[in-house]
Amino acid sequence: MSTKKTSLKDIAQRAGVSMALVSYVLNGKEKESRVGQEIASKIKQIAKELHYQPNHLAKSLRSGKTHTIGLIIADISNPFFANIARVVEDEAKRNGYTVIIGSSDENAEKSRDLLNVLINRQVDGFIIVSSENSAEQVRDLQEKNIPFVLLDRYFPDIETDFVSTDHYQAAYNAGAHLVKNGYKRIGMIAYDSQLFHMQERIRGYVEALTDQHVPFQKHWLKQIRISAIEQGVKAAIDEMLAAKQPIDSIVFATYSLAITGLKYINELSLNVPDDLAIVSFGQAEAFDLYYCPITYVKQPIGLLGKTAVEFLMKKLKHPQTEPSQILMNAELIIRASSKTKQPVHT
Amino acid sequence: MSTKKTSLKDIAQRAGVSMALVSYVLNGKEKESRVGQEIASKIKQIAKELHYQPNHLAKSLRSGKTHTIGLIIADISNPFFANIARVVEDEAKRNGYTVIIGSSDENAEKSRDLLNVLINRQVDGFIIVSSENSAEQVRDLQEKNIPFVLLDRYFPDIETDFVSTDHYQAAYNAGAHLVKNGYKRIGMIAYDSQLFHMQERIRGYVEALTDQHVPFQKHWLKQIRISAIEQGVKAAIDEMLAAKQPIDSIVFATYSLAITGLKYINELSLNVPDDLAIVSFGQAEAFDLYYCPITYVKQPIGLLGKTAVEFLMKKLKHPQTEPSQILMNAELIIRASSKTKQPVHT
DNA sequence: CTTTATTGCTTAAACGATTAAGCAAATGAA
DNA sequence: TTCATTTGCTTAATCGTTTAAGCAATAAAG
Repeated sequence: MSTKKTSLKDIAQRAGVSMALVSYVLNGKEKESRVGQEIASKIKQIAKELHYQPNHLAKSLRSGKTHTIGLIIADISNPFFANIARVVEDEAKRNGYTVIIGSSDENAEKSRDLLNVLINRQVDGFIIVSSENSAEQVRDLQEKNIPFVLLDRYFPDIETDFVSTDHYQAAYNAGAHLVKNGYKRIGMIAYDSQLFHMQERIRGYVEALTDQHVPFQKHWLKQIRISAIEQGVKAAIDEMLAAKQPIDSIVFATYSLAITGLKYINELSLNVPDDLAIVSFGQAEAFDLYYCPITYVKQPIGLLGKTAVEFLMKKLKHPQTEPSQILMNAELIIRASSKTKQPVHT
Repeated sequence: MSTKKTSLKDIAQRAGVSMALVSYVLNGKEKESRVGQEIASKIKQIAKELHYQPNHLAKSLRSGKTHTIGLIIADISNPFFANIARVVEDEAKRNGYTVIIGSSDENAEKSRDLLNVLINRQVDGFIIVSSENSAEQVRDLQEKNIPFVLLDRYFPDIETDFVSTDHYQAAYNAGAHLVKNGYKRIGMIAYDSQLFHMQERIRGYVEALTDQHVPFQKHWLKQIRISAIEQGVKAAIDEMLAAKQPIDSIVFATYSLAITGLKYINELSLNVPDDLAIVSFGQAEAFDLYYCPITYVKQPIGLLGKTAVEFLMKKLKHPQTEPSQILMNAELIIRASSKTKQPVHT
């Protein structure tokens, strides 16, 4: 019943040899370290009998490597991030790494806390979905020479590794698609955030309209404070519909905004797409099951996550190489919610 | 630029004292260890200057406590588990613990791997959503005296800590609700799993029908192999509808089954609830946004997660106490998808 | 003016691993 | 026979921390 974990020392004692030998054998360095055949198999035998499992802490303390990476995301209960997390988890495991996930709630302070906690726990590196005003944190990591890869969002004026969707292009496609399908007054509901990916989504949307000769109206764009989503979205939709020229379609810049917006649109008994066409960022079952399946921007989640891990692994092996950067294309999945506009007066 | 992390030794050297003193001071044991006022503040000062951050690995190695808990769930990309994970993350943080999440995919082998990896990493304890055939793993943990709390699912014949929904009651309510609302032929689509929670859901459903004088028909219950959900669900629905007496309502025993089922029901252009009423376990935006909002069993996710952490903390403090066990009530959220049946022939 | 307590600090072992360096004995070469 | 090499193993330092034990010097008590 005395379940003391067995250590190298225990094995060494039983085998009547030094710990060093045991270590060599159990790490497969029998040849290099010229361990005798006989004693080697004896050691292995004993290790098996005692169910020896190495203590990762001790290994890490010695080696300086924990084989652990920190994944900072906005919120694990958001399906986009949950999916990312799953991919990262699997990819990391394939590489012999364990992942510690932390949710920042898009909040720079929480994000800093998480970074600190995980740095103290000696993670080898980070994959980070940055929150607003966290540029300084990124610079900190660089100064401390802690390897990291930015995911989904990056800072155009800081040279880092990153893996991101081309948010500009994605939003551009979304906007252009609505124009092509006959919509004339196209709103966007986005976050009131300086984060580059959000700015890019807005820019893409605006430029798509402009390029397609639908002159963008300032009041078509509503930016919601992240701290009051529901309130903000409702107000935005109300205003958009109350205008003299009410909008006929909305691009939601994120999944959360879309969910909140769609619930409200349901409450208002508006019909999608006849009263209001919808295109959204994000992807989830909710969009598939909506009475009128939602057209959405499908980010290459699997590839994003995989590549982020890959870049980080590269960085961990060769810390001094040039940053790896990649911008991936999102696919616009076209569904009924944005179908060609039916003229109101035939 | 030489960013060697600062250690106790560095501070000790700078202050011209021994490491012990530094350790005492920085751990707030100045009084007990009779450290001089002056030197104490000098040490604190230097620690601040050098941005000292303790190395958690070393601490843990010494103390045998990592302040880390392992959370084993089926799949982080499933919203139910993602939400649980979020709650556990936050609660753990409040208690000064870090969480490592692992997805088992309902697979005993993966689950064992995860346990082993995390045990080697010296987590202090586990919160586990058990997968099928993992009773042996649970017994192993008990033998090794590793603290853990089972979440959502438990083994009735193993005495452990657990926190679970009363799945029987929840399913009973779901079934009874459909009967009360006039449905006569009530199917259930569940997993083909021996896991107790699934058996309980099935038992609850069957007994609800029986108690309400709707004699349960064997072919109303379809059990799907978890390895072929889509195929299985489609076949199940097909069979249910092809019967001489086609069913008029379905209870989905899990969120994933419901999502798959609803997609298929949409494909078939069946109308909910007129052609087929629906009640499901699980909860997610998808259910709210469905054209006909889905009646569902709402498990007390927040409380489940919180309590699981609480139980684990208790176990970590007092390993030898009696197991804490709790069964919580789920709430049936009644929506349009199960509304009172309209007679077909008026 | 001893003896005893108290104060302020240091020493060193320990946690569990890794690994460079070194030492004897056995073997090979000259 | 003698020196060099190879083989098989041990010693001990190290990673960064904690903490029991001990040692002087000073203060308090007798």
